[in-house]
Amino acid sequence: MASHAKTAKMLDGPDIERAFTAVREGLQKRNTILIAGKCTVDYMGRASSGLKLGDRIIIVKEDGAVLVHRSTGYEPVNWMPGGNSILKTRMVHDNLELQAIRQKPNESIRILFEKIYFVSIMDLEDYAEFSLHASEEDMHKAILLRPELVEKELTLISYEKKVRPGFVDVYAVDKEGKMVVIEVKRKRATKEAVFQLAKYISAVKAKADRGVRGILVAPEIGKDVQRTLVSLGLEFKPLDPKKCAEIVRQAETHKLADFFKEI
Amino acid sequence: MASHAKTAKMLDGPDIERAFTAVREGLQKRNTILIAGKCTVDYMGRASSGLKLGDRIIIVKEDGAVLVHRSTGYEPVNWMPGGNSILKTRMVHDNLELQAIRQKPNESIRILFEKIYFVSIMDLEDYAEFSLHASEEDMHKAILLRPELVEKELTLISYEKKVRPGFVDVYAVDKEGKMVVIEVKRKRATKEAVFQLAKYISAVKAKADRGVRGILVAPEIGKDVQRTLVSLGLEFKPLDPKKCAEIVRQAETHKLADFFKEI
DNA sequence: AATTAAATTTCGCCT
DNA sequence: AGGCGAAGTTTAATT
Repeated sequence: MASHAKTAKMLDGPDIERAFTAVREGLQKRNTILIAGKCTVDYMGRASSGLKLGDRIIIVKEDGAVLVHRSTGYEPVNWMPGGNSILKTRMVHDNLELQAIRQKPNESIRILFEKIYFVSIMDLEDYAEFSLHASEEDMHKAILLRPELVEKELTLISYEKKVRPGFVDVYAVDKEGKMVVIEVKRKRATKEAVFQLAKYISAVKAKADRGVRGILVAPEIGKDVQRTLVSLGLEFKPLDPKKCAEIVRQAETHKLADFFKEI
Repeated sequence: MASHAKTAKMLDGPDIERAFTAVREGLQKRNTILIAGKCTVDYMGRASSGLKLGDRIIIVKEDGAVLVHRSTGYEPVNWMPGGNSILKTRMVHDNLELQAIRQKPNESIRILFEKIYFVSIMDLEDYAEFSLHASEEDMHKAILLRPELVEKELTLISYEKKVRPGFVDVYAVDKEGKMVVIEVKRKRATKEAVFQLAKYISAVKAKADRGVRGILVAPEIGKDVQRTLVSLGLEFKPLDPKKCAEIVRQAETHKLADFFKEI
């Protein structure tokens, strides 16, 4: 228990009463709580579920999020999202009960421990920023920076982050003066994306019928989907998200360099 | 450490070398591993991400799933789904590195611990079944059991768990002999659901044009969405998932009763 | 507050 | 193995 500053309390194989005291204190302090133990879990709310006795890991976070994890899988078997939850603990006969409730949506989760293997109450210090690259937005940016990634001699007209449902990403004009509508996907193009583009193209044509081309930009496309795309008179242009991320990163570096040059 | 059978090893405030030995052993035994410590996390694959130094909780599960949790939120900040991952640990200078790799999709996550608050290596015993009620499947079942939940004098024709794209949930015939196509949603009906149904209906009409009705079944529907629905000549029927769950449960109880009667 | 689309979605089912 | 759709999806953005 004396071993490190971040852990306020750490109980290895506590009797259930001692665990209860620690958990209650942890909830009060809004600390992060980690519990391993033999428990049942019941959920009532948007749906309802039951889970009989077994060994699980429970995480209670500072924002009131509660996660119940089994020994396999990415997803928690039961949970309560954080933000608006009320947490309670109490002894029920010889068991430790942990309950989380929220309204909107109205739901509750109840964990009943028969045995507790350990409890850890922690004050996690974590102010680091999380940065994610190669998103769909990066692909947009890269195309705006270098339209030739899609096609040579393409002139961009406008770029809309979000146009009403069946949205379109980029407008442009090709070297023959034809209007070009570009839709970008960061993953393998799906049939949904094709229909989305097709729907929009036909809407545009209905308004002002000149030659309007539709280009779907994505890292790849399935054979079936490509057939559909072609049959609808649309085009596909492969583009690697990572390459886009690199271009954007490079551009940002240059921008920074320019900024310093100006000073 | 002697406190309970399920925990093979539990280290409170270990030096990093001792933690390394324990983690390596845990990986070898395919046990569930819990680590709290100060670390950086980097991910490369479908996207790429970086997370600077901070306190986090890491879970490594028996199936190779790896979760990195910060002090708030439902979602892990970084992760690797289980099933096909390869896990490695080693010392890098004075830090403990934990790496998870998989192909398809090709991705890797790398966690580098500068400090470890505790490590727990566990053999979780959990054979309990998880039961969930009031899912969309329960709604399907309930409608099959009692078609009148949707409409009186409705005769079911077929039920396909999954029909190819533009799928439909239930086919039926109404009292006037008209064909009825039913789509079920367990949450408030969205515009997407309406379009899905509309698309399918028009496809059916194109094939065999008799009067074909389309009914969207869901707990509720927004005013806007309802207008769209009506303008497309479709219908809405409210149905509560929980009520469906009850009906299904009741039916299963009866079945069980019949079973015992026969004996 | 409600709606909409994205997610390193995951997961399960079915072809 | 790939495709499709649900999920107690969660989350962020936009209306």
